Order: sequence, then C-alpha cells, then structure tokens
Amino acid sequence: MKNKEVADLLERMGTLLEIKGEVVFKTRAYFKAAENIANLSEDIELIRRENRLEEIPGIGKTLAEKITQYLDTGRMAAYEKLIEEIPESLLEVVSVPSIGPKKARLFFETLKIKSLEDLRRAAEGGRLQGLVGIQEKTIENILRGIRVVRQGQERMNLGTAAEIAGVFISALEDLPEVKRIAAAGSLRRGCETVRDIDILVDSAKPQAVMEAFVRLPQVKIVNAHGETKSSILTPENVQVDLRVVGSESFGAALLYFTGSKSFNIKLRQLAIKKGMKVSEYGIFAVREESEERLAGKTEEECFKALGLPSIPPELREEIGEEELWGVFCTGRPRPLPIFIEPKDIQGDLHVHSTWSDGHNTIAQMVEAAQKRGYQYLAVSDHSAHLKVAGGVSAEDLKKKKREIDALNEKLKDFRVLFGTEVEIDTEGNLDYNKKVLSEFDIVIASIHSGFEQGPERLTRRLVKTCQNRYVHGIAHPTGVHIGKREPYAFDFQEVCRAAVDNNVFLEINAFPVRLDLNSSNVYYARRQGVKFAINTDAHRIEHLDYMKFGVSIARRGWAKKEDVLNTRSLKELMKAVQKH
DNA sequence: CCTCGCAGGAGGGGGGATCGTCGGATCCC
Repeated sequence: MKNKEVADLLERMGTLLEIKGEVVFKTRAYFKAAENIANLSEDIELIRRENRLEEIPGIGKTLAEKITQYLDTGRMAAYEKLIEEIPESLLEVVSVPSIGPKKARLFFETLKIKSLEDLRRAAEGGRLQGLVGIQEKTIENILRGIRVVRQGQERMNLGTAAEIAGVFISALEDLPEVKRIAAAGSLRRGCETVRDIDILVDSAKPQAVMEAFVRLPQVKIVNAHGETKSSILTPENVQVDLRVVGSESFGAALLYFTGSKSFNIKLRQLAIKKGMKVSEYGIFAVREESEERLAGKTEEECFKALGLPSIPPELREEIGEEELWGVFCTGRPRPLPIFIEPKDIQGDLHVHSTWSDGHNTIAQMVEAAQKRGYQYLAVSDHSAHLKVAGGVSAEDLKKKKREIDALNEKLKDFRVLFGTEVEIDTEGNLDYNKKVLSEFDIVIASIHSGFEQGPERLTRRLVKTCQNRYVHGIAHPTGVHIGKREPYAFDFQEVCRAAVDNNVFLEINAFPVRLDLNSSNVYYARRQGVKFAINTDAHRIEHLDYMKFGVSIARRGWAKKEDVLNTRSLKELMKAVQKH
C-alpha cells in the first residue's frame, strides 16, 4: 500500500510550495489531498488502476495526473522540478520550531542556507544578524530549535502520552487556584500517537497557575510564558502546552483545545452560517456592534447552542468526517449512535501468563481481571513454535488446562477461558494440529514472522486462517508496531471479507505500541460487518489497564457495543464465536 | 491547487496567544 508514501510526497510538496511563496490556496490543496489520501482505507494503487483518483475529495485533474505518474513510474516530474528550485533539504529547516516558510525563504535567498547544518553555521557565525526581522533573540531560538530537532521529536504512543499528562495534572490539580484541570488535544481524542500534551485549567488566577507550571521540576525549557498560555519542553523534549481560562469559558476552551483543528474550523464555519461565533472563550451571537454570550461553561452547552448533539472527542476527526457532518447538515439531523464505552467491557480475550512470556500466573491475572469487574478472561499464551516468547508445547497445554479447570471449580461468577494465541506459519497453517485446537475455548491466531512476503502471500495467509474452522479471531491483524514497524503489506479489504464470511473477529489490540487495528481500520471494517474484540495482550496484571486505549480506538472507528464481542455475557460471547 | 456551477472564471479555513520586533510570523487546536 503506497497511500502513506503518496501522502508524504504531497505533504512535502505543500511545504516546499509554501516556502516558494505560492498562494495559500494552492499549498492548502496539497495538504488537503495528502490528508485525504492518508485517511483512505482503500489502496491508492487499486484506485489508480480503476481510474478513480479524481473521486477522492480534494483531488482534481492535475493532482490525479501527478499521482498517476508517480504510481506508474515511481517518480513525479513536478516534484523533481520543484526541488531544483526549492531544495528538498529546506524541509528540515522549516522543521525547526520558530522557523516557518517566510524565514526559511529569507535565509535561502539571502544566505543560500539549504540545510540544518548551513543554518547552524550561519547562526553561530553571526551571519543571520542584521537580516530584516532577525535579532539576537531569534538567533538564540533558532539555535535551540536546531538542538531540539536534532534530538528528534517522534510522536509518542497513547500510553506514554497519558502517563506524561498524568504527571503534570497531578502536579497542578491541588493548587488552590486550580478549579478544574483536564487533558485535551489528540490525547483526549484517543489518537494512536500524540505529538504534544495539551492541558487546560479552569482558574480565576491564570498568572499564578502559569508561574507554578513553568517552575515544575519536569520543565527543561520554557518556550512561551504568557498570561493565559505557556509552552514548555520536558527533559525528553516532549512539548506540554498549558492554557488557563475562567469557568464561564471552560467548556468552550475544552472544545477548542481538544480539536482536531479541522473539526474546530468546521464548527466555526457552521457558527458563522447561524450568525454565531465560536472561540475558546465561548459561543456568541453576533449582532451589529455587540456580541451576546450563548454558551461556554461546558462542552454540552456549547454543542447545544450550535444545535448539535454532544459529539464525543474521539469523533472529532477526519475519520468518518463525511458521515458525521452528513448527520447535521441535512434537513433532518439524526441522533448520533451510542458508542462503546469502557464500562461495557466484560472480559479480555488475549492475555498471557507464566505459561508463555507473561509475568504473572493465571491465578494472579484472574484476580486482577475480577477486580476490574470482568466476567471472564481468556488466557491466550503463545503457541509452541514461538520459542522466543516461551510458546506452550502440546504436552504442557494439558497441564495448563488442568490448572484452569481447577481454578474454575473454585471461582464464582467468573470463568477462565482456555485460550491460545496460535502462530500462523509462513504458509498460513497453524502451529497446533486440529485435535489440539479443538480443545481450546478461544483460539486467536496471529502473525509474528514473514512480514516481508508481499501482499499476495500475506493476504493468503490471513484469509486461510479465517477459513480455518478452529479460529475465532485474528490478533493484531496488521502487524504494526508503533515507532518501530509499519503494518505489513496486505489486502485489508479481502481479510475483512474473509473475517465476515467465516465469523472470525478481528482484534483491536489495546497495547499502546500496537493499537492494531487502528481507528481507520475499525471504521472501514465495521462498515463491512466485521465484529471485533478489544484485548489488551497483557503480559502482566498492570497491562489490563490498557483496555481504555483500545476502547478509544473502537470509538474512533464508530464502533458500538454490539460491534465488540467482549461486551457480551459469557454465554452470549460463546454463542457469538460459534462456527456456522 | 480544487470546487462550484456555469461554460470561463471566481472564490477558497476560524479565531486567538505569544514572541520579538516594530508590522507580522509562528504557533495552537
């Protein structure tokens, strides 16, 4: 799948065109096209083969031609021409915080600065001094920015982001000036990865909160420190932004600060149509020479003022955008569906124990699951061949089964399920034979090797697995490892079809470095009729808490309770995974 | 550059904070 590759290319072109000084509408067209391609669930190569590129929103004749050329030949003439004029390495120059297209262009034209290294030398050599709008402070900021870029600022996974936000929130929430405090931004929307942490505070004394914030021991650098807004870097170079508003604006500010950006723009456009104005301070009715506050205290109140139902943070995205706005912009708005919530989860179907590479015993995992209010837990250890993860031999399975049976004897209102995460081999065969597989309560199958096989073979392996009559679900179906490994190349649509046809669920793996399926996958698969299970893949009891991340992903994919099998009672679950 | 709605050409993403410098760039969602 070359979707990401194409999207990246268009995005780079957009930035280079910005530096070149092209009109904003042209650059925006490239960014929009890139975004839409990145969010496609269909393979862009397939779309190109069927000559349907122009059906993608934001892609017209010209861009379609360029993309076609790129997909067919691996090159794009327009891009190559562009980088002759605006060197590609200027992309690293604009990646420096405090440097945008204007300064990048200024430096390039006056000093021939083409790269980060050029920029550093010029800044240190005092050659930036004296350019229009550049004085000492700017140069300091640039040098500091270069260091930040060099140390690398990758996006964090959702788990890490939640942890860091937690540290700052607990450091601030007990201040007497702080009435309410909440994490916002992409963390609140439950994005798979998060770039920076956004925290919003309700306080009548913003300056006191600002002071306390920038003096926290976790603060390495203060990048901005105003009356109501500050921005800092932690020692790990994570940016944390804090915004303070009064109680009357807290809801509106939460709305603003949660985003996404494009969602905010949509809201504000809608407001204009209705003679209103939206800002982080509230919803206002606009009259001649005056504004009247209509809402602001809570998000619900703000949505209501705009004539909208409360849209959950996870839905404020490009994913499902058309569906979302279709609901409101037609003559007869429908209510939003009720989406799955953490409290709906009745059990976890994919956890490990000391029988394979887990840290805790089955009994300990079970106790922890009971504490979380679950009704059941499938202990799904690795199968025999995955030696690196202590796969369970067919012989040991008997002992494991006896241990589970003994536990179930003692347990009231809880059931331990005898599960496995069975290895799919390079040909799509499973690691245990039919007789062994038939003994399990739950069989989930997954791929841990042969990622490089290419789409045909990988798709075949997964489809064949779905067709296996002993398999109930596919674990981490795309193989992504956030920050380490891209999903393997395969035909997701075909696997969805096979999953539906064979009553196999696809897992939403809630482990923060996986989150696999991701939001877009869920959104697409659900519309094909795929059923899901949200599992933590816990390797120790604390990991069971990752469930909430999986639920966020499911919500982002518009999943309802009915779409997720482990919201059901044990009886209903076992019925649902039965083979036809 | 795209889309709309009309047939060639116009209009196109919202609202605000902060910084560092003097009008505006950069950044946030």
